[in-house]
Amino acid sequence: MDIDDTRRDILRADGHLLIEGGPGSGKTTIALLKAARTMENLEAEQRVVFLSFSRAAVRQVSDRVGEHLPWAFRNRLEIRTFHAFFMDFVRSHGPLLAGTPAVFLPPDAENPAKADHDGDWNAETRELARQGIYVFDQLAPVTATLLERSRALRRLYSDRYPLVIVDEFQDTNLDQWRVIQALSRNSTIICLADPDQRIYEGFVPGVDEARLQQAVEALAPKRFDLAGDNHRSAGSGILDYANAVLRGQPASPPDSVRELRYRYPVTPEQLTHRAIVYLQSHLTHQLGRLPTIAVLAPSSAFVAGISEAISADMPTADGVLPAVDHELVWDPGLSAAAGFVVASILEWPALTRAEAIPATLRSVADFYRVKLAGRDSTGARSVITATENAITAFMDGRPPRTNTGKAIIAAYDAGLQLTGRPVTDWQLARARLHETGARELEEVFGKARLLRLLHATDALAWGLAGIWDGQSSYPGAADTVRRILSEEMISGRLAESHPVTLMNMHKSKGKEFDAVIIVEGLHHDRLLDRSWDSSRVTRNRRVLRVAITRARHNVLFIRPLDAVPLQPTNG
DNA sequence: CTGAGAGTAATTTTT
DNA sequence: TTACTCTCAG
Repeated sequence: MDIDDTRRDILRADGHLLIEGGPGSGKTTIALLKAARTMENLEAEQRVVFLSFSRAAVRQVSDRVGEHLPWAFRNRLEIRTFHAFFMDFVRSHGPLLAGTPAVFLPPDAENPAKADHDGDWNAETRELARQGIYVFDQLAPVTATLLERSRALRRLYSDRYPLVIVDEFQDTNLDQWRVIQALSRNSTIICLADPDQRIYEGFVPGVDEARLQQAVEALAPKRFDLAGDNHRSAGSGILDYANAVLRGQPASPPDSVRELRYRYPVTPEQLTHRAIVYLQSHLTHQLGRLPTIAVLAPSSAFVAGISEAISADMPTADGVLPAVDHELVWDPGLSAAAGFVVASILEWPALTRAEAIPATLRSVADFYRVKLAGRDSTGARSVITATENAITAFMDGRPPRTNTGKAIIAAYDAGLQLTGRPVTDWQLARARLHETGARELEEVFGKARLLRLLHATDALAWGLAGIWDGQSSYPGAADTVRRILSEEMISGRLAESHPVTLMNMHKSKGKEFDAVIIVEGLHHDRLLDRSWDSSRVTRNRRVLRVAITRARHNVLFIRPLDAVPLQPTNG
């Protein structure tokens, strides 16, 4: 990278810095160079800490350290997620407030507790924190409180970390900001920010559009703007186009940006499938290597549907489009919960009626607890209570009143003949959910199908084969499946980057690809909609800009025929 | 308490 | 289109 005047000034500057710049402007790079410059003057035990939001971002930055930091300085830079940093802090110092060793309640422990809790869950988590039990969302506020109250802790941490770099500063929440402010009294803070990438504002609690202004007032930083620079897609016109979309200004899309429209009976999934195959061959030819392609859509559910569709060969008028091997970035929590229901059915032949039916009903209730944790829904809540009632009724020898309870009992009583071939038996057990006709179980059935996307099928088959009792059942299937899925969910996260990746648009922030396909749905998953109010339009335009600017070479929109134009056309 | 039927909105989250 | 919430009769 060229060291221009702005960058030279950044490297020379003392005190707090606020560095603003758009996608691909090189904020991370200059921050790493600045870190290297600072390290020359550090004591042996001192470190620079680079704080980011996600593990993906941490990895992205770690991958680039080698280019910008001399070997001798590598272990002087700690690249951490906010949560990892706060967790270590609370583990060490939380006992000062609570008086007992810290206990952490991870999300899979928090979710069921939250689902069963009546009342204000946030108040409950604060109360738990006072007792030394911390859910993840309490780590930042507890760290902030400790640092604000203890001059000694501030000294200790600033002594260790004289320089703190904060990535994506515009999206910091109130508690993260409190921590940064406390550290800023004795440490130097570098904020990296792009105000136009505030995509969490408005729905993530504590994220505030005033944050940059607050930083300006509280830290009095030297400000730098890399706005005009673009190292990701230089010369392609993609950044200019994305900025026009952001502001709803007229612009003719450059050649690198194309749009395809679909219309019944063609589905967006089919058109996406075609587009991936086309772009892959086009870019392989043009770049002389296998390109990376991202498929981005507004919601995870829509993305999962696209994944489903492109996983199969698709017959077309001019031949068969082959299935596309791809990676799906998606939270498998609900599918895993559905898998536990299937696993509990695999245990049926080895269990008595009195054991099997409550166990399966409990796993169904747990499925809806996971679902409830994602978004508070009265529907899920009522299914949980109804299913719990069914369990109680069954145990008391009364017939359950819910369809779910009746359906599970009928399915059990119909008998289940398993074969010892895990894949077949998994299908058989899963089909039981479908055959009952109960709507609540149909949903479990559908979500269990998505487990295929975890690429856990082989591991599951292998694990189940190991516990087949040789005759009729898979004793302990629920525990085995639980263990395998948790292993797969962890190892799957760290997978190498794949040539084709599907994710929702929010998750694409901080990543880059050769080409990006942005898909819009028909009735939901709209990119823009005339019925939206202006704040929602603004938010969606910001997300769109993030999605568009992920591309180095090509952007392809797939939109319904009646889609709202992204910006007024030019000429 | 449950499930059917009517009416309505449809998204986004880290660890 | 589909999924969710609300109301009401049984």
